Amino acid sequence: MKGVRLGVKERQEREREAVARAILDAARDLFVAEGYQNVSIRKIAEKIEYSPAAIYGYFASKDDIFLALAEEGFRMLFARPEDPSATDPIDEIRAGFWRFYEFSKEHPEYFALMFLDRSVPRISQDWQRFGFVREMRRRIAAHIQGVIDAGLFPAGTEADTVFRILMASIHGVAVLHLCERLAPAENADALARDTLEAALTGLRTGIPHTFHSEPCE
Amino acid sequence: MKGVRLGVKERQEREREAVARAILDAARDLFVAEGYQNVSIRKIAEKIEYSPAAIYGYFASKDDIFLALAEEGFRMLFARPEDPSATDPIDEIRAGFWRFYEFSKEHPEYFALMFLDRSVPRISQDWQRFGFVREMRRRIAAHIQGVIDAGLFPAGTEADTVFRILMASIHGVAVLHLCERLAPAENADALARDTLEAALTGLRTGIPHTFHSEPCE
DNA sequence: TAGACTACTGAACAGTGTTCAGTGAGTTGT
DNA sequence: ACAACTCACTGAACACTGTTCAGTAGTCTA
Repeated sequence: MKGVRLGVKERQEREREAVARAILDAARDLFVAEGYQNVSIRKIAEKIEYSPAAIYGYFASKDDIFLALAEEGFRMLFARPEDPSATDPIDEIRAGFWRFYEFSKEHPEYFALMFLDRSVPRISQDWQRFGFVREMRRRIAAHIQGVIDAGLFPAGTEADTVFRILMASIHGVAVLHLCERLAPAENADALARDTLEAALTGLRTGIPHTFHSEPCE
Repeated sequence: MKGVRLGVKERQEREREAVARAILDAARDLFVAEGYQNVSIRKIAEKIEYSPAAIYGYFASKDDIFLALAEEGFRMLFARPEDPSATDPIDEIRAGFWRFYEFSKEHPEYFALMFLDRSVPRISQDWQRFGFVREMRRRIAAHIQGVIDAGLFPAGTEADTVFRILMASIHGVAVLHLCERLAPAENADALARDTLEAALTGLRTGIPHTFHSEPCE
């Protein structure tokens, strides 16, 4: 019967998806607990009680699994709730980049995978391909543009430049902290605050002949 | 004969040192060409025409080899010639951090090992122990202090805070570039310049209630 | 010349990502 | 109901990895 056949196919597809999900869940648990380097296909397989080879029926390689986890990370990052306490539009920008910094502390393994890892080359190449990443960046740039239009940055300032500078600044602190390149006594939060503040102040004061970096993509 | 015995010991020590040097040279060549992840003890051994096990007579672990290379990297970074073209003391600071950025481009593998790698935990823990690193940081902080004393930064600004903020800012750009998290069209140099400039301008303008991060170490 | 010291090797261990022939259960067509 | 087919899954293997260790060969000492 046709109806039965279709039902079977659908069920099989659901089962496939469930197993794929289980692989990702197991991978994520191990990876959050022990870091990317210490997750092996065999450990994932053991956790889901399959043979290691079975995983390759669902993901072409270990890198593919971590590419999927990186996407998950980007969704987490962007799903963070907007802080409604910010009334000043500059405060909103500040809060946005501060959330980025906090994400790096709350989910260091995700952050490393998304922004640091070089052993999964496809992440560096593909992360801009996640549509929602580009969309999010556009939204932030649009917000910044609004703030520029409101006259809170010197005339002629480019929204994309502002975005990149703030991103680079806060990213620097996050990485220094994550990679433990700060002395134990150094207060990472204070540094993050100060660095963000310095960049914001500098941008609002105006950088000497502001640069025209090429537009994104 | 005592004289002979000592001569032999000295020669043996020289030979030991020569082999250790050969190991480091081979490791560095491979590592610069192919990255840390792709250097194996067996490849190093093959390059120096020894058996893999022989290396363990000279270095306790692969990490130890890369700790030594990281030290080499710090020496390279600090050995960069001062740019005498800078007359303005602020220019000197700018030039110093710009050199740091250039180092990240010229020696990406060293940079990654020194400031990014988390798979050689001892580097994160030990890099502050290299005496000359601390010494260098002290010298830079002292120079910044001089600039503060000359009234080029707002009164009450802490030299160490200035150092950390500039470091974090330029470090952020370097990492974004190195980890290929910039779109291909994005101009990393321009971003580095702008980010550094924004931080410097922000610092000179004065950050709202400047932070008192704990002193280093 | 016998003994000690040390530098080095080959083989092994336990781990890694990945591939592939083969098995067996479930679904399909007759 | 039975044969045919499909497809998920496994076990074993391959070529790697870092590291250890018993054993050997060669030099130096007494």
